[in-house]
Amino acid sequence: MHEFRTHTCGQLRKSDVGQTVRISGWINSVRDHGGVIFIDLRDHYGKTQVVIDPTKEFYRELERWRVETVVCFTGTVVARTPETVNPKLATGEIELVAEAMTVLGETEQVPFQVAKDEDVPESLRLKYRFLDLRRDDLHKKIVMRSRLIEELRRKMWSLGFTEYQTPILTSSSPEGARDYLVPSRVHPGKFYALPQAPQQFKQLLMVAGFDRYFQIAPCFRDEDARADRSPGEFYQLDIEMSYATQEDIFAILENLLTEIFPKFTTKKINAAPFPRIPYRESMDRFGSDKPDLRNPLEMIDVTEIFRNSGFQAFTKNVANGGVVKAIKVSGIAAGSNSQPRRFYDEMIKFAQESGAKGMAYIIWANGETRSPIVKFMTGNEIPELEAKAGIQDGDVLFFLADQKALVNSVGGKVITELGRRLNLINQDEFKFCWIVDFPMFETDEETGSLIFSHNPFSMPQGGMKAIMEKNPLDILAYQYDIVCNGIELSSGAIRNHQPELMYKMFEMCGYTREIVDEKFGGMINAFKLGAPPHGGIAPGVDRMAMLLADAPNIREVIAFPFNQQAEDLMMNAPAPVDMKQLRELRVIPVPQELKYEETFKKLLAEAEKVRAAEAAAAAMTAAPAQDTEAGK
RNA sequence: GGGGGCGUAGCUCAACUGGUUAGAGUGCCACCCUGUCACGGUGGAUGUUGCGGGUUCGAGUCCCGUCGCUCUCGCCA
Repeated sequence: MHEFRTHTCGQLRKSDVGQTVRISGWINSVRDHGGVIFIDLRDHYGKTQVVIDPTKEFYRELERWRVETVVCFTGTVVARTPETVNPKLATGEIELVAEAMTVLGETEQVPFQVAKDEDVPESLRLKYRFLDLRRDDLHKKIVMRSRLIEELRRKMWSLGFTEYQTPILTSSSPEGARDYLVPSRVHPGKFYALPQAPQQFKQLLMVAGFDRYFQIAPCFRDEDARADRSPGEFYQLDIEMSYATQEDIFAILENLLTEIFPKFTTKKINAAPFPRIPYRESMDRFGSDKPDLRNPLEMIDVTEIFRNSGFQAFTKNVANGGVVKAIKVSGIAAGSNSQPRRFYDEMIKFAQESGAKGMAYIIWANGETRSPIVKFMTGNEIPELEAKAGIQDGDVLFFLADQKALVNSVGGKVITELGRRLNLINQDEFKFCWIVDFPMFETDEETGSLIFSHNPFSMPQGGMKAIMEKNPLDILAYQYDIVCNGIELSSGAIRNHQPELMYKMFEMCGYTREIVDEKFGGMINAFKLGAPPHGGIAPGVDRMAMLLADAPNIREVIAFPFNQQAEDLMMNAPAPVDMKQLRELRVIPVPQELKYEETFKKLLAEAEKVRAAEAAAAAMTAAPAQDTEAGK
C-alpha cells in the first residue's frame, strides 16, 4: 500500500465500500462524542469523515487532536446508514473507519480558523497566506484563476497565436510608470529594469515575422495600489498581431471574451460586437473613460436650453463658456420608489463634496414640477427639457452647471452614486464596451506645450497626411480600451510602424531626432528594416479573474499578493540585504531620511563584520588587504 | 505626497456622557457524552486596550504625537 494515500479526501464513494484504503490530509474538524470520534479530513480534493474508536491504541499517539494537524489514516470504507448520510459532502454516503493513524505534520495553535467562515484582518491573512489559501473560498478562487489561464492559452492557440517569452531583465522604459530597477554587478552603476509590459519586445516579434504573438506576461510597475490594482506585479494576456486593423483586434477579443467568460460565470454577457464609444462621447455622457454600462444613467447636454434663460446661475455660466448637463432618473418621484426630501439634500451634498458648487433638480410628479429653481425660469425651459430628456411623470432631472471638465468629472461620480443608492446596477451581468478614438495629442496644462495624451507609439488616424494637415488636437489615434462593468481590462493600439511619421510626431512634442534615436533607437531601427503594420492589446489576467470571481479586490485572486505598501508580509519583502551584496553591486545606501537610520546602522554593523572577517582571512593567508570601500 | 476610516484576548466584536476587578462568541486547556457533520454540555486559562506623552481624583473612552492596516486623490506611456 502507498505510504501516504491510496485515495484523496474527495474520492471515495459508495462503490468503494469494503475496501481497505489510506487517506492523508488536514484535520478540518473534530467531533468528540466520548465513545466515538468523528474527524473531517480535508485535502485539495474534498473532505471525508473518519470514524475513530477511542479505545484503539493509535488514539493516544496524538496528544492533542487539533485542527490543521496533517495525519494519515488507514481503514475500511463503510457505507453510512441512510439517516447519517451527509448530502452536503460529495463523500457523504461513506465514512472511513480508522484502524491505524500516522501523524505527518503537527500544528501549533493556528492564528485564525481555516474551516470556519470568520472575518480575519487582511494583514494576518497575508502574513499566513498559506493558511488562508487552505480556506475553501480563496482556494477555489486560485484554482479558478489557474483554469482561466488554461482556457486563455487554449483559445489563443486555437486562434492561431503562439506563445513566446520575452526578457524579465531589460532596460528602463523612458515613459510611463516608475520602474523597478535591478543593479548590474558586471556593469557597476548601471541598472536593468523589470518590464512594465513586454511592449517593445512584442512589437519586435512582429518585425521578426512571427505574425501572431501572445504571452501570459508578468508586468512590473512601481505604482501605488488600488482595489483593482495590485502594486508591484501583475499578469496580462499580452497579444500582438501583424497586418491587423483595429476591428481585427476587436473581433479576436470579442471572440475570446464571449467564449471564455461563460465557462466561469452564470452571469449574462452582452453579445458581440460590443458597443464602440468614442472617448470624447464617453466623457460627455458618463464623465469617465471606463463607464459601467450596467448603470442606465447618463448626462444630457442642456446648455442651449439655458443660454437665454431667466435662471441667472445657469445663464451666466453658459455665457462664461460653461455647460449645463442634466442626469435623468426615471420613476423615483412616483409610487413606492418615491424618494424623500433627504435624498435630494444628500445628493447635493455628495455633488458638492465631489467638487461642484451645487446641484439643482426638478421633480415631475402628479402632473406638476417641484423644484427650487423652476420659479426662475422665464421661457420655454420646462417643455424644452421635457422634450429633450423624454420626461414622464415621476422622473427627476439633476443639473450640474460649470466648466465642462468639472461637470463631466462630478457628473460621473453622481451617476455612480445614484446607481449605487437606487440599486440601478444589475449585479448579474457583464457589460463590455470599447472606448475608441482617443486623442493623439493634448496640451500640457502647466507648460501649454503639445504632449502625447496616451501612447506615443500609436498610429494616428489619417497617418502622415493628418499629421501634416490637421490641427494636432483634432487628430485621433487608433488607440482603444476594453472596459467591463466600469473596470478597464486593457488598453491597446494599432502601432505606428513608420519611422518618419514617428520622428515627425515626436518633433511636434519637442523631441529632436537625436533624442528619439537615443530613447527609442532599438525599436525605431527595427522599423527602418521592414516592419509590417501591427497592433495589439493586453487584457489583465488578474482583473478578469477578479470579475469572474466576483471578488471585492484584486488580492483575492492572487495567491501571494503584496499589501498596499508593496510588501510581502509572509516572506518579509522587501528586506535589507547584507553589505557584502551591496558592495558587490556597488550600491551604497545613503541615510537621507530618519526612517532609514536603523537600516543603515544594521548595514554598518554588517560591514564591520565583513571587514573583520576579511582582516582575519587576510592575516591567515598573509595576503595584502583588498579594497576597503565598505562602510563609506 | 494629500484626505477618510479603523486599531480592545490567538480571531471576531462589546464596554452609556470619562467612573467597580475591561466582557461575550469563537479558538485554546481539562472533564463528560456511541452518530455527529461549524455536534453538544460543564469548568478553566488568556489583555502593556498599537506605541509615546498630556489633561483629570480617575482614561479603552478626551487632547497631542507616532506607528500599523485599509479605502481613496495624485500616479498607473
